[in-house]
Amino acid sequence: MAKPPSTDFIRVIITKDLQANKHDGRVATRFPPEPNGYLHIGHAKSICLNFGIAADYKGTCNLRFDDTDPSGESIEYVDAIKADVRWLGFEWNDREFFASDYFEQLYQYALQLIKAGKAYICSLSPDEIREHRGTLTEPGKESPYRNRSAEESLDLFERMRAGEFADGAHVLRARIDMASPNLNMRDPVLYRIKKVPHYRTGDQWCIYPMYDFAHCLSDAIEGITHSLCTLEFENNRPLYDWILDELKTPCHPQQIEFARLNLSYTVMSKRMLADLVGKGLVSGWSDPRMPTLAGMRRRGYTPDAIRTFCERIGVAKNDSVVDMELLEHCVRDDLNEHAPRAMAVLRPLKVIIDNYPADKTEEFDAPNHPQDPGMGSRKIPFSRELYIEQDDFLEDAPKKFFRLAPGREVRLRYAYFIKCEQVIKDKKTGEITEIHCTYDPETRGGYAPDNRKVKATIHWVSAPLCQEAEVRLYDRLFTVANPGAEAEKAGTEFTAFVNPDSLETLTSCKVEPGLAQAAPGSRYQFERLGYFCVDPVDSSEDSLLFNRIVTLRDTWAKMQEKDGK
RNA sequence: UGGGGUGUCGUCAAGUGGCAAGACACGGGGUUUUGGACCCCGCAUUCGGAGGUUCGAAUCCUCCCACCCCAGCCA
Repeated sequence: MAKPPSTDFIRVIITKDLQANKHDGRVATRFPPEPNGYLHIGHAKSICLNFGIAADYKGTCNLRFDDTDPSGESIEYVDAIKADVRWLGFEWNDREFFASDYFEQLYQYALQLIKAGKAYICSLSPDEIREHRGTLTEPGKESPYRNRSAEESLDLFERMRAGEFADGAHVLRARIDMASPNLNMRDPVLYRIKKVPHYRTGDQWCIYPMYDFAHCLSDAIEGITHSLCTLEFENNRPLYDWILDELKTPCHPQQIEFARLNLSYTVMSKRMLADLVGKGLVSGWSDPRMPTLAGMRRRGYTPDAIRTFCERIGVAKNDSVVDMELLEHCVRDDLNEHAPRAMAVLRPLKVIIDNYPADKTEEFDAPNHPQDPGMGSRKIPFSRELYIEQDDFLEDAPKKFFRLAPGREVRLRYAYFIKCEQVIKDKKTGEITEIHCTYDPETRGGYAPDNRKVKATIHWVSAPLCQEAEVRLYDRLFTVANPGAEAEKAGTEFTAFVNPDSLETLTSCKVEPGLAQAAPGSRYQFERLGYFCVDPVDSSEDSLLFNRIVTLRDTWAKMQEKDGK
């Protein structure tokens, strides 16, 4: 009910800042994606953190597109990112910003830096700059252009902007310290020439600010109080602070770093995700197996479950890999409460009730949720011929197998007790083609008047009165928990660990007739099987298609697995 | 062989000198018309290691070890 307040180290810092009246009682965060790719569950962690903090402290959270490198950025990504953030459940109202809107202001800031002697135009080639940078253990060498006069740098910078030079001819560099043990402080590049049109500013600019210059100033311009980013930017913090200090901006946001999210059995890097898409190992960025928000949405994951997950994993500075099972737990937990139940047979086995009249049908009332009567009920047709799950019948059943077997009785959920009398096999293949049973008319509704018990209740569907459907069964994308690390160890491509069984398509599934009207995107629990979602893309009026979101916990499968080992 | 970080249960993660929260996973039991859900119970004498300070240390000090990040005109 009342969830305990989050007390991660960032909130502790913010609470202290508030007590000290550090930003006159204001809390302002931002989520700053670069519009050059899709958002994934790792971004969701950052989104929940930034928007969550804003909500907790009655502050604000800006959505800012960090679009300072036009190559690869596009409005399509902007739109996709906005859709994803909204879907996750966050609203930024009019606080939508673009670093590209600050280009002129940033340029003016750069001018100030040059005038103050804190930045200069360097005309070394990229290779030369790298050579001058030194190494991790040796200091760098100063650029021969380092002492260029402010006037000359100003002139060159203006001409860079005017397009007089080719890409790479000059860059603007901060004048800091070529001997700094922090390589980011060895006169970092602040602006580069890139004669590439920008998706928002067109050909207005041919010089673009680097991340380190644009990000801190964008934060300052927006009055951000706490600038949250991932651990790999820790080394950039001194530069973040240097720029803001040198430019005496009216506001100096505090950069705080936290560990990015890693999830077992998947990958999170943009490069690897792009590889999966590029090599056709998945159908695209929104393939239901992808850890992208678009993929999870299509798979049927709920925004609620993802938000809960982001809360549960916490925020800290440890490099960590969160168990995929926790995400699945959050999904099940949400769906268990909210998804209506339905019966579906994925791998049908024909059952004939010999003592049930061939021309008879009747209807059983089935609650849509066994624990929540408020969700109502629906009618399910019953007839002489049914389908049950192949897994629910075993000819030579061990004692621990509770389901149907020759001579054994089980309950058909909400219907009757049936007893297996005969197994019919294909004479050539030996494959079981159908089984014959008898039913006990006294057990209507699934209760035996003599109070006798059955060990199992199985799901079923009427053979003549059911709906055909296709079902896509998804499983973890990789066979190993940490594909990146595993590949490095083995000296192979991470794609070598893609799970060949991550997608299984079942085409002749039988689902209860009411599901014919299921709306795209709607989610159900198929009893005893898992949670499924009507595919919002490929499902249509004449071909019903379900994605498996996640299985139910399956202790029977677990027992078998253990026995097998 | 520089600098910046991090090391607490299988996995996340609280804890900030007073005697190891919680969650997932796992194991056991109850209940059950989903081998589901739900409900109990169990699960780190120990906090990367070794010393030291202290009545008392995961928390303080010293040394050591492991892992991550940084040498893009990417973010």
